[in-house]
Amino acid sequence: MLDKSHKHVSCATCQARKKSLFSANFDENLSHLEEHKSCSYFKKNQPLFIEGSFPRGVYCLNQGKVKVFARGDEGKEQIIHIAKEGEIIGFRAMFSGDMYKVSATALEDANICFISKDDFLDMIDTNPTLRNGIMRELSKELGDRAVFITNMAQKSVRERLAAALIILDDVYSGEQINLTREDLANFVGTATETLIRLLKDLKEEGVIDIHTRKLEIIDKDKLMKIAGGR
Amino acid sequence: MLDKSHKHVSCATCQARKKSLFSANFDENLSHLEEHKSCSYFKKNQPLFIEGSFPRGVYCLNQGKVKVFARGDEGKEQIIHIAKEGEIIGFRAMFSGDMYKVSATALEDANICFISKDDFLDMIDTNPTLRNGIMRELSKELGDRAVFITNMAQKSVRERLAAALIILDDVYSGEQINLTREDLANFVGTATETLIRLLKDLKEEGVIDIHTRKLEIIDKDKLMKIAGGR
DNA sequence: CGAGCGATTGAAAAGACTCAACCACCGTGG
DNA sequence: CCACGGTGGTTGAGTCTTTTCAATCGCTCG
Repeated sequence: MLDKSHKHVSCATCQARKKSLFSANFDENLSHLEEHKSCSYFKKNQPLFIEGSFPRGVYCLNQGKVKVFARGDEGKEQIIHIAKEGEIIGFRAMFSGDMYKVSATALEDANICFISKDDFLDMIDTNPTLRNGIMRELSKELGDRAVFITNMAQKSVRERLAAALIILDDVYSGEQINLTREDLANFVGTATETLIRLLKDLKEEGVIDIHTRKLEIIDKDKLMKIAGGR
Repeated sequence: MLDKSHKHVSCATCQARKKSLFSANFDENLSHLEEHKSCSYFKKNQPLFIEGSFPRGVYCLNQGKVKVFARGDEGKEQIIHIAKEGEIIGFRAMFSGDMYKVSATALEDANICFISKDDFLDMIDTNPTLRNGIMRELSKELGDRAVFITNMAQKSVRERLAAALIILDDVYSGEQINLTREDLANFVGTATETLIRLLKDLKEEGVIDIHTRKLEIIDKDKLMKIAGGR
């Protein structure tokens, strides 16, 4: 169980950090990072930041998952990304100079560290390894989103659902996927009712198992085949 | 008319450059850029680079438009971006370390300069202004694509078409939009036939005018209203 | 002048959405 | 301990958008 206090997590022992952009060649800067970060406890559904506001810093996920989403004209959420432990969130708007184009909200109770804009930009300037990591990350995401757009435009909802489940299987590595139907629908980009019907189909085909809210992937190969083409 | 020889364009006088990332604080580096670039003439439909290959350098558009697109599982193109004079193309894969996730093809006869990977990365390392510009650009595009994804997921084809026309009106600033119906459909993310029918609707509503292949925007306000919400 | 590509139209089918109702689970307060 | 309220999940029916397929048209280029 997650400690509900505003526990201070040490960067030196943080397992999440070791998988993050703050990992390689970072030992000499660790104390600097340690001094300039602050830790907070976020309750489920608590927002980290909101679309339209200006960035104050970046968020480093120690424990707990976070959804990153944009809102369409009618206010409906489109989930762009689901971030897991070790990911750093919210640095895009740090460089673009404009406000957040997306919002981020904790999907479950979470421990999240915060690094202020000034401190973060300072680190970027003085640490080429971190900088290159950030640039690599921005670039990778840009490529991912080109694929995302293409899938949205060309795949059926069923295909997109299968693709989403494969992604989520990785995000929840090992654990069962644990999202509301609405969040899942907003990730796939469909109506909740449609999503539920298609989930049932997949269950009947023996591809997944449904434990009320949690989803278990039974046959990943078949899922990939469904996600693939027609 | 465009000079069809492999004319060498001087960076010093290149009007396109002045609107590009190679503009501000770049005077001292101009000769360096000049020495390390090469100019080529691209014929209409000639590819600059292709999805799946590894990057050899970046492309700086002097004259002519370029479509950037990904291919879905059935080979159908999804146009992600239409680049105009002054834009630099293909730097994403330069930082991510992987292959191109998209292809780029000249939409019309074009003059395009090339800067090799080594030279470009060298400039990035030694020129903080350029580097910051690149990071800003990566970040901006990332935000744009979050919006793109959301539009794809939540807007009707009609709304997306209106939004696309507004974007294209800017790309073709002043000139009439000049794309095949298929390219336009692949940008909007729909079937060619659907696109044609919706164009006809817009024409009948007095929002656009159709001159065979070229499109003229008559009522931009109305177009924005259509693109907006329901 | 013919070939061929791009544009257009029509009709039918499919996929997805909306609306409305109902169910099930869970935590709370009496 | 149990009834209550609420959120999240499920189902059905009808509708509408969008796609698909097939056929035709028209223009440009060799």
